[in-house]
Amino acid sequence: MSEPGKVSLRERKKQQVRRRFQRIALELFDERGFEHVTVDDIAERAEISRSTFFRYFPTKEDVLIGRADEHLEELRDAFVARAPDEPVLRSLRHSLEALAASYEAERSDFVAMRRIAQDHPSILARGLEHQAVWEETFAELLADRLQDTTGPGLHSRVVAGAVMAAIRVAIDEWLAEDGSRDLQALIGEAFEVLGDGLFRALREPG
Amino acid sequence: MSEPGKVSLRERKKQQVRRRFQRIALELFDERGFEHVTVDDIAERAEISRSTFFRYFPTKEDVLIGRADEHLEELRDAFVARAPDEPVLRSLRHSLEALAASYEAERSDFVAMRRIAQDHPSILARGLEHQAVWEETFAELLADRLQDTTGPGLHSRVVAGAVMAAIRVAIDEWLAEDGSRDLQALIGEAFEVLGDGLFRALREPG
DNA sequence: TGACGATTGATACGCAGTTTCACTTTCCTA
DNA sequence: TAGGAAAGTGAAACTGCGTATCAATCGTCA
Repeated sequence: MSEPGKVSLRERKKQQVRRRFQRIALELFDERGFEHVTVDDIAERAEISRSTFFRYFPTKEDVLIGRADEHLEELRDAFVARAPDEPVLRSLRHSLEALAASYEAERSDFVAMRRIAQDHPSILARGLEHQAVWEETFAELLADRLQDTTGPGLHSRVVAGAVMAAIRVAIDEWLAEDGSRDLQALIGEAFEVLGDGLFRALREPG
Repeated sequence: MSEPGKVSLRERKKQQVRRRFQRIALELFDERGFEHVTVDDIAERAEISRSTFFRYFPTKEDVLIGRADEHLEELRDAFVARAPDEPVLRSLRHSLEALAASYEAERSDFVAMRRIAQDHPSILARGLEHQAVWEETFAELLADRLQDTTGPGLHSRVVAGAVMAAIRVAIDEWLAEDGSRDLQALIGEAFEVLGDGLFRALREPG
């Protein structure tokens, strides 16, 4: 049916199992709510054992997180490919374009995840934990670009945190409104606040 | 022995029990590491039953969080007391002064918490969850001050997120270095990055 | 094909967090 | 100040997450 390619059967099966768990978990969470679905329930519907579930995902919450790690890799690669004399925030913003496209394609999954996270602080927390990893990566990328030769200092870390906040808010607004505005534009708007609005917020009354 | 005052005996006992749990938990976590301490261990050393522990703290992790909620209340009150025509970031920064003093007094506890959080992502996540609450509060305060009459929009939320990031990084740097620099100064520096450095990061090469 | 390594499933266990109920302590009022 | 209401405590049983172990099965490669 399909040529074997370079990916082994084992590897393909692993991917299948992983996606199967994710798809079915999201289905069940959506049907009954996160906490009324046990890992046994997921395993049963997936027809794969509970033991195996925990080999793929360290916790029940992680099955929700999706491909965040891969996305971060993408983003990092895009960033280091940008011209090093470009303003850092512009580099970042351009690097986010490809990512925004990926996200648009998976929007419905994100919406489901967001709804679940709203009712369950522990899941929100898990998402924030991943964002902390992103933020640290940003800080390293920024430190490389700026003068911080001794790793990320306060400066890089604050900028990274602010950028992460902008992205987070943009994504959240994008998921909150019902698809009327595109993510790329919202990210642009959020970055504008960062560069301009903050400056004004510090200096001007209001 | 002591005049009853306005606080009932019940209320005082509750505070005592709460503090006792927190103190002993921190001791034990420090001795053995968070995950090698069971709630039973804490209850046993505190000579208060496990049941009671869960009446005071919803989870084992929460015993670590301390008085974050009270601090947020303080901060909110300080902010709304500022002149409404002052630049918002300056209002916030001034409101943070009293808070920084409280934190300085509890520094050793924060250091212990930070060390524990570094090894245990779930605790880090719990901390971030609290920060999300702070951030939302900031967003509301900002929305009141700015034009957002219909609740916090993208603008207020991005600014709030950036501010939260600045505070978080400042506190973390403060805890990382061994007490040589004072928190108030680090917060000032972080805010400076927000107002000035970000502006430059957006416009200038580097 | 046969042997080896990786993956899976079954079982048992420790511990977090919930629930229920009986018991004790504090508070309030007659 | 006695006695009942209300709040707080402790014991025990239960659910479900996450871990460890081991035998059985599957994919790989010679």
